[in-house]
Amino acid sequence: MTEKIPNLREQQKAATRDQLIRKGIELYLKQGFENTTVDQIVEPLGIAKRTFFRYFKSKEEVVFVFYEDKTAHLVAELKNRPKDESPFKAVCEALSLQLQLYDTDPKSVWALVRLIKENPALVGKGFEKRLASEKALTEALVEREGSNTMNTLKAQLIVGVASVAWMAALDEWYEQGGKTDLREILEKTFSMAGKL
Amino acid sequence: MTEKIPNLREQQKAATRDQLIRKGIELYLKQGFENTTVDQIVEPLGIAKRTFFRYFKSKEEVVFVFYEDKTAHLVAELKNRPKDESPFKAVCEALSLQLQLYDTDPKSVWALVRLIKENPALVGKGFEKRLASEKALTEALVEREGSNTMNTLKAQLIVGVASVAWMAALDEWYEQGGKTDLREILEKTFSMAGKL
DNA sequence: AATTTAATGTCACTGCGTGCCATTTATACA
DNA sequence: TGTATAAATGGCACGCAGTGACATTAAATT
Repeated sequence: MTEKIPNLREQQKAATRDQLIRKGIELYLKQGFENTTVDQIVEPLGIAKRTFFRYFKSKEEVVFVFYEDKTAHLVAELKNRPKDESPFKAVCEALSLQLQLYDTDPKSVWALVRLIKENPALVGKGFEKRLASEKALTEALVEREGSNTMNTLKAQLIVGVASVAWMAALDEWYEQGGKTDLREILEKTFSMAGKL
Repeated sequence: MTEKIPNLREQQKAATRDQLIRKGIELYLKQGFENTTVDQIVEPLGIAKRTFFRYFKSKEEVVFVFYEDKTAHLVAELKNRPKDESPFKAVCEALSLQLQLYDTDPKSVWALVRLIKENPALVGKGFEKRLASEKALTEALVEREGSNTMNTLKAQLIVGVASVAWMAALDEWYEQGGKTDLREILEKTFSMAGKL
């Protein structure tokens, strides 16, 4: 019998990765990020510490797996927006894709935001990710509009402003305890940012 | 004779601190941030590693001592701007205070920017600092305008946009090799950000 | 000069992250 | 089906960042 499953290996990898993420975030949330060691994550799973670091570049990385390579997705979305849409609007719409996790599981998003906000190390890492995304979006925006009408500086500004609006909205939503509608806040914030 | 200098202690502290900063940045620039250990900074100065960490919370911290608690200064400046100035303008003017180091030593600024850009860990730390500054400025702006006309969300947006403009300008200047006038670029960028 | 107080040094320790090599396990191939 | 190949894992040793605790030294106070 023993079926010939073509991607057994990939499945197993996905599974261990998943285990590590779950246990990691579980412990981070339960006992705090700083108070959690990699050994504590790895030991109950019977996985070697060395293996952990083959899946994640750092202890922080685990927290940002969701956020993770949404970037390519965002860029694709930006390029597919209607051409007559204003650059700012297009970027805002692209950024709205990040609401996906929120739509399926807002409570987790709130918990993650809390976790990040409480740990400077995570804040820093988050910004690194954000910066990478912004850079990619900036390039994509220049390409979309043509380098005649859109230079890098201008594109950087537009993307930056949209990104700031996104963060501000998330912050507002978080402060309200996550009880309100993030989508609504986000739209309001984008619109405010458009007319300063 | 042996003059009674009241603050000998403080002077000595300032001196060691200075030594650590100089040697640290010297090595970071010469051989790279990652390739430099705290021992390498400390050993030629005859200072204990333990002492280094009494002056700086981390290896990264050394790079941001210039940037350092300019925040209080920025807040003060913001509050002292003429009341009839637009909120955005006032924040921009306050942020311009950060040009002080640039005015006296633009080459060092360029080198530091380069150092930071080349090290994700430093990028992250830089953002942490920036975030703290933004938070303080946001509060100050609300206070300045009165919480009737200016809520936190709006203030956060204004400060964020100004901050993004600042970073974009610095980036532009850096990419041009630091040969151009940062002040000029900054003003242009602020003005662009004002009318998106 | 004696005492108090603050800074530094020393040492040991935890924990992250990596290089290296042996071992296991999946896949490809005969 | 058994065997070779390649990929993932485990285990170990190591370097380095950062901290707690305590002894030592040097400056300030009286």
